[in-house]
Amino acid sequence: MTAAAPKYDVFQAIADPTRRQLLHLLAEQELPVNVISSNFPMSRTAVSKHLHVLESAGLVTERKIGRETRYSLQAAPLRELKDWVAYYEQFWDNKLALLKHLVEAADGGTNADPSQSSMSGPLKPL
Amino acid sequence: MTAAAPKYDVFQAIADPTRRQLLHLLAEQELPVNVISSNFPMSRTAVSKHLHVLESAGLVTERKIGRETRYSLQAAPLRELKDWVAYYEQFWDNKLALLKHLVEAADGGTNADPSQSSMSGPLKPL
DNA sequence: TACATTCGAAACCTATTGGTTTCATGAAAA
DNA sequence: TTTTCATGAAACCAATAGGTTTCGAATGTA
Repeated sequence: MTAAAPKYDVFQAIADPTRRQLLHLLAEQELPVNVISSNFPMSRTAVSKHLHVLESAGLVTERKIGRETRYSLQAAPLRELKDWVAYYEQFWDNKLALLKHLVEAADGGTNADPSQSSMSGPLKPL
Repeated sequence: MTAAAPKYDVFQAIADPTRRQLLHLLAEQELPVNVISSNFPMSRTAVSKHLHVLESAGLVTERKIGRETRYSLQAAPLRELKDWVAYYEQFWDNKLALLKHLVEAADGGTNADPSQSSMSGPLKPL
């Protein structure tokens, strides 16, 4: 009764380059299937399948207008992706990494002296 | 001679939940294969394959220490992901979307009157 | 009404993916 | 020097992914 079981999650949905192109195309405007598929070097059916995958992940919605089905972008689920990658930002952004180390040092951790820190970061004892 | 052909890109690499867990685990510290695989309900070989996929995408690096191979996170390639998703942020963030429309309207586009705009946004003529 | 358009569903095919088990090898330890 | 440990490589397998073609059902149009 609620949302249909999301067979595909956002990570899977964007893994395919064709599907990323689809999102890019639909970002501009709502489009019917035949117009969409005319932009790709594969059959309409194949494109339609990709659209269904995106829909399953909540990234597009369809709406029927006469005999055509128009798809449009729903970007909100990409927020999950943004949040996911945000966590890892500290590992490539030096400023964030430094801040994190300071916070951890002040948090009660021993080894608060950063003088021995190397690029590989604080390595817990194995 | 340069970097090995990246058979897997970042989007594919993070599509698998096991591989995302691997990244999370390696974020903390560098770890050898057997310790890594002990955290997963599958064979060491399977985990090793996932690690190779991540390595192919540049997300981890391996280094041999004695008879063990230690893996560590390389977060930088995730920047591509961040940039990709940043583009779509305007489509779920109302403030950004409004700003974009204003910029486009001032840019020389006709139809600068937003009075007829609906939630579906400016639909170019099909 | 007859015809063309738009699309979904189904059946099918092949390559890839994600997993397994087995075996060989190099390093550490007894 | 045996033996044990950590690992990679190879062969294999089942399920899935990504594509195709064919067919039928609605909808719009002549």
